[in-house]
Amino acid sequence: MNYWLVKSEPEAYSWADFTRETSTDWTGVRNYQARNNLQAMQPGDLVLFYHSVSEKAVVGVAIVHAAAAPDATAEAGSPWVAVHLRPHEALARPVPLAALKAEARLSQLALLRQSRLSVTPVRPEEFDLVLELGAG
DNA sequence: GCCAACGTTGGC
DNA sequence: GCCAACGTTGGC
Repeated sequence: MNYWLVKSEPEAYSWADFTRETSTDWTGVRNYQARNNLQAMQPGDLVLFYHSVSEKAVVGVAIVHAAAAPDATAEAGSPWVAVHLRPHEALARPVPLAALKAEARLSQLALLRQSRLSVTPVRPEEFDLVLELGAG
């Protein structure tokens, strides 16, 4: 099992929107590196859900429900893919970007090293630590 | 609102 | 194939 992080601007699509829908196709990724990460996701993988821009915090955990398939919002024949995600659990306390940056053990976190990439891998120990930080 | 990072486009 | 110009993302 692998771990990931996806970013979303809460004004565009928030954790609340996600849980209201009960599942979603993670469409709209138009960056090759991010697409490669989407393609590597397998059902059961866990995905940190990060609110960018206005909130800048990890707010929940999603689970990959279906592996990558062509992105229905992209032109037919285009290389873009989407995975199907379902909410797994909300964090008791959102973990702000500042807290991620302040934690030395997260210094290699892909989110911090490549802040513009919208889908990034997360190491198992990093994932566990973020969950600890977000526990009640 | 500004700007750094970085991906893309297009002229040469 | 190089690189300048430009657009976008996202933190501050």
